[in-house]
Amino acid sequence: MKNSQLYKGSLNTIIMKLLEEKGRMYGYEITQKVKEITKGELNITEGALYPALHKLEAEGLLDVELEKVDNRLRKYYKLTEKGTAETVNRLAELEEFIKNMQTIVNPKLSY
Amino acid sequence: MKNSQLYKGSLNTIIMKLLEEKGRMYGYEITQKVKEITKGELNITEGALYPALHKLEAEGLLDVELEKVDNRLRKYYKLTEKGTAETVNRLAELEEFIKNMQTIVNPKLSY
DNA sequence: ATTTTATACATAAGAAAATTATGTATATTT
DNA sequence: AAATATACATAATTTTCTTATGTATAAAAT
Repeated sequence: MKNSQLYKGSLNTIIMKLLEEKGRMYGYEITQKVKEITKGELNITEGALYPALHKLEAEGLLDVELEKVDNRLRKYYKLTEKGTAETVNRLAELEEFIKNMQTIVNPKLSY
Repeated sequence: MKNSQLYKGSLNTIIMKLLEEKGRMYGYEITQKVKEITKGELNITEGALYPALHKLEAEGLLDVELEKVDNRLRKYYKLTEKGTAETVNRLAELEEFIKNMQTIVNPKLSY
């Protein structure tokens, strides 16, 4: 992904959270959704996204379904059972991370 | 640093924010401060910290002062003028990042 | 007294995750 | 007809980190 390097390491969690919400999504759809959510601030690059999806699939966290829409190929991804369980952990980690980073930016609020 | 790879990319910002607050700190002190702030959750490894400090120094964002305390060497770092200016940008980016990640975790709150 | 832990720095090898640059192909808009 | 959008993919390189080592002094524990 692009912009601030802060996003480094958060791509997998973002993908899994979106899939948890939407049920199933294809790669390009994910990039557009994230762009929309972040008001254009976060642009996931293809070189980051596709290898990440392949890896999550290889780890058994995602399943794939091929579909042809308007004569164009789409690969729809969804969470496996294992993936759904793992998403719970990842989101808990993300919330802790956010809390910690907030404490660092604004230490006064944490007394 | 350790634990969740979510912290990847945030080390520089953490260092700069702590220095902005404290005025000056040495490496080991930074690791202890972060451990304290995050209640032991985030342990910055030496292999990440020292190269990061050297790089920030090389970029002209930090200045160094050597000091010997209790017969042990300390390298005190502080922000340069350029570093202070850059810290403003980094913190703005961090706040945007946190907001965006919160929107992703909890999209309902952002309507 | 000796070993372990804490303090304080450093770097090298390797892994992980991204960027950048390409490539293919179809559909839509200008 | 050309440019932009949709939709996938991968290879080379870079960035950032982990893991493993190394040096050295001070304090605490056995």
